[in-house]
Amino acid sequence: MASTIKDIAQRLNVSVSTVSYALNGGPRQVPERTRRRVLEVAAELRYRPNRLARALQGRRSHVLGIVPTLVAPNVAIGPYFVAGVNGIIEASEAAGHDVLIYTQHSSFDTEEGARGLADGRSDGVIFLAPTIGSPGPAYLRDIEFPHVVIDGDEREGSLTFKVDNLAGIDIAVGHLADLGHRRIAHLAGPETMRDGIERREGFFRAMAARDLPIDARDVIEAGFEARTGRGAAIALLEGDDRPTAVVCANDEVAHTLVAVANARGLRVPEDLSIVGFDDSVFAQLALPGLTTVAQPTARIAFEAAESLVRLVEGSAEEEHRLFTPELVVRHSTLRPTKA
Amino acid sequence: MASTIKDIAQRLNVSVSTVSYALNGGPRQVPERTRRRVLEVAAELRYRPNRLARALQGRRSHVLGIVPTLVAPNVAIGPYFVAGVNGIIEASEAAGHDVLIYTQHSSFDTEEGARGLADGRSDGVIFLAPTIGSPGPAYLRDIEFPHVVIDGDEREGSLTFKVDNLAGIDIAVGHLADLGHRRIAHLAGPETMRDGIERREGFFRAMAARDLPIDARDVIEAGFEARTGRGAAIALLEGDDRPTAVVCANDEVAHTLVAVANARGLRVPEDLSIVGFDDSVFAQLALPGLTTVAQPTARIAFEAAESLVRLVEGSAEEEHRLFTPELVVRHSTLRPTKA
DNA sequence: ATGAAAGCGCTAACAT
DNA sequence: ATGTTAGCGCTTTCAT
Repeated sequence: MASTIKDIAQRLNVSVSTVSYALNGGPRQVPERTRRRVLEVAAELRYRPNRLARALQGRRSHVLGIVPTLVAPNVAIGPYFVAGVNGIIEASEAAGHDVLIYTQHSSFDTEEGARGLADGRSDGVIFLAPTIGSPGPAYLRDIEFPHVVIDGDEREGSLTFKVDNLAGIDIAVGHLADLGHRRIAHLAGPETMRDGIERREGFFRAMAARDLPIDARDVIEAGFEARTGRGAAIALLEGDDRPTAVVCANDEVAHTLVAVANARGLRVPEDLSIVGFDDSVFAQLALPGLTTVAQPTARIAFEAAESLVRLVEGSAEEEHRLFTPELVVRHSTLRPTKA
Repeated sequence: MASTIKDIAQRLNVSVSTVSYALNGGPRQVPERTRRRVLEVAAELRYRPNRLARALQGRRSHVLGIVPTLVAPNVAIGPYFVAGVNGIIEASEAAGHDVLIYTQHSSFDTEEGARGLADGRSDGVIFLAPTIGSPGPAYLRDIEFPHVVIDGDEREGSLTFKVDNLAGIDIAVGHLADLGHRRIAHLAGPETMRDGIERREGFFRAMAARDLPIDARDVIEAGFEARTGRGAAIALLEGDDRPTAVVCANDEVAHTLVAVANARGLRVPEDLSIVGFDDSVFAQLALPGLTTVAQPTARIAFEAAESLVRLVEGSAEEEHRLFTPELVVRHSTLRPTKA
C-alpha cells in the first residue's frame, strides 16, 4: 500500500495540513526544520502524491483529452492524426499538462458517449477532425465543458481551428491550370468530414473560377485513406479517356493514386499530374516527391491546444481560426504532354 | 456546476447509495420504479459520473500510461512511436481503458521524475523504448507499480517485450552476404538505447559468423532519426573506397542514407545496397522500396498492453517476450556490381 | 428494502 | 505557528 500524507503526519506527530503545506511549499509557511523532516520521512516512506485526489479536490486534472475521429480502427496510425497529436503533446508539455487519448471512439458518436468525455479526468478536450453531425462538440458546448475543434464545423460556442480548404484547393487547381491542364479530376474526401466536403466544394469553385469544365466521371469519393482510395483511383484511371491531372483529397489518397497509375503503366508526372493535400511526412519521401498543398497540421493542433489551456483557465475568447495553406511543388506535376 | 449523485438524491428524497446503485445497476437491488426515476432525474440534471472520484474510491483509473522515450522533442512523430502507440490504443480500447501519455518526458530521467508516474492517474504504465539506465522501470519495480517495458532492458521484476534484434540483424547481413557483398557497413543506433546496442552487437556477430571483415570506418553511430543520421551517412559515403552495402539501425536512417547516396550520385541499389530495420509505413512507399527487417511493432505494443492489463488485474506472470523479425525484400538491395 | 456514514488522499478554510 | 475539519464525488459497509 502506498503511503499518504497521513502516514507522514503520524510519523512526525504533526497534522496533515502541515505535511501538505511542507510538501507543496505553501501557501502556508512551515518552519524550515519541520519542512525538512517532512521531506525526509516522505522520501523514507517512498511517498508520492496521488494526483487523482489532488485533482478531485482542486477540480483540475491538468490533463487535456484528445478525441480521435471515428473513422477506422487504425486512426492513430495516419500521418494526419500523428501530426495533430504531436502538436497537442508539445503544447501540453509546455503548459504542464498530460494528454489523455479517449480510446473508446466507437461510442463518441452518440450523446451518451459524449457524456463520457466530461468525466473529470481531463480539464478540456480536443476534437480531432470530428465527423459531421457528431454530437460531441454540441453536447460539450451545452454543458459548457471546455473544448476546441480541429477541422470540424465552425459552430457557435466552440473554438475551432482549421486550414483554409477552399484556398488550398484553389492554389492546387491554379497550379495545374497554369501548367496547362484542362481536364482535371478530384478524388474527393468523405462527405462525412468537414475537410472532405470543403475540399470538394473548393474544387468545384476553383474549376468554375477558371471556366474549366468538370466531367461527371472525374469527381469520385475516395475517402482519406489508402485503403478507401484504391477503388476510386482504379475507377478514375480506367479507359483511355481520362483526365491529365488529379487533385486528391489528401496525400494518402495521392500516394495510392500514384501506385495505381504506375500499375496501369502510366508515368507520374509525364502521363498524369497529381497533387496531394497535407504535406505529410511521406510527401517528400515518396517517389516521385509529391506536389501537395501543405497545411501546418502540427501547428494548428499546437495552437488549438494552447487555446484550450487558456479556455480552461478562464480567458474565454471565442475564436474560429483559419490557417493558410501553401503549395509545395515537387515532382508529381508537369505540363500535360500533347496527345 | 455539474450535478452529482447527491443532487439526484435530494431531488428524489432518497439516499445517495440508492442513486449510486440505481445508476450502476448493482450490486444492490433497486426497485424498478425507483431506478427509472433516478435515471430520469439524472438525464434531466445532465448528470455525468465523475470518474476521478470513482477512481479514487475504487483505486482503479482504467487508464494505461505511456512513457515516451526521452529522445527528442518530436518523439511522437516517428513511425516507430506511432506504431507502438497505435498497438497500445487498440489493446486499451479492447480492455476498456483509456491511454494517458505522460508528456513531461524531460523529467523521467530522474527517480524524482519517475515518481510522478505512479500517481494514481494510471493503473500501470508502458515504457516505450526507454533509454539505457533510465531509472523509471527500476523505480516502479521497487514500489511494485504495474509496468511493462517495450524494447528496453530485460530486468528482473519487469515484464519486457522486444524484437529479437540479434536475429534481425543476422538475416539482414545474411541476405547481403548471400547476394555476394563482402564489405558491409553499419549505421548504428544510439548507444543509449537497447535496440541500438543490440543491433550493433548483432552486426558484429553476424559478420564474424560469416568470416566477413569489418572495416573500422564502416561502423558509425547514426542515431535513430533522419536528423541524426545525415552526418553519419555523409561520412560513410565520402571517398571512393566505400562499402557496397549498409545495414541501417532503422528505416529512418536508411531513408536518409538513400537520400544522401542519391545526392552523391550513387544509385540504390545498383551502386549501394541498403537494408533498414522496422518496416515502418514508409518502407514500401519510399523509392526504391526499402528492403528491411520487419518487426511487428504494433503487435508487440499490443501484447505488452494486454499483459499490463492482466498485471493490473493481479495475474502476475513475469515474462520476457522476444518477437521474431522477418526480412522483407524490396528494391534497395542487389548483388554488388563487379568493379 | 434503504438510509447513514465511513473513507479513498488531498487541499484549504476555520479554529486555536 | 499549527491542528482540526469539511469537503471534492463516489462506492460500499454497516445499521435499521
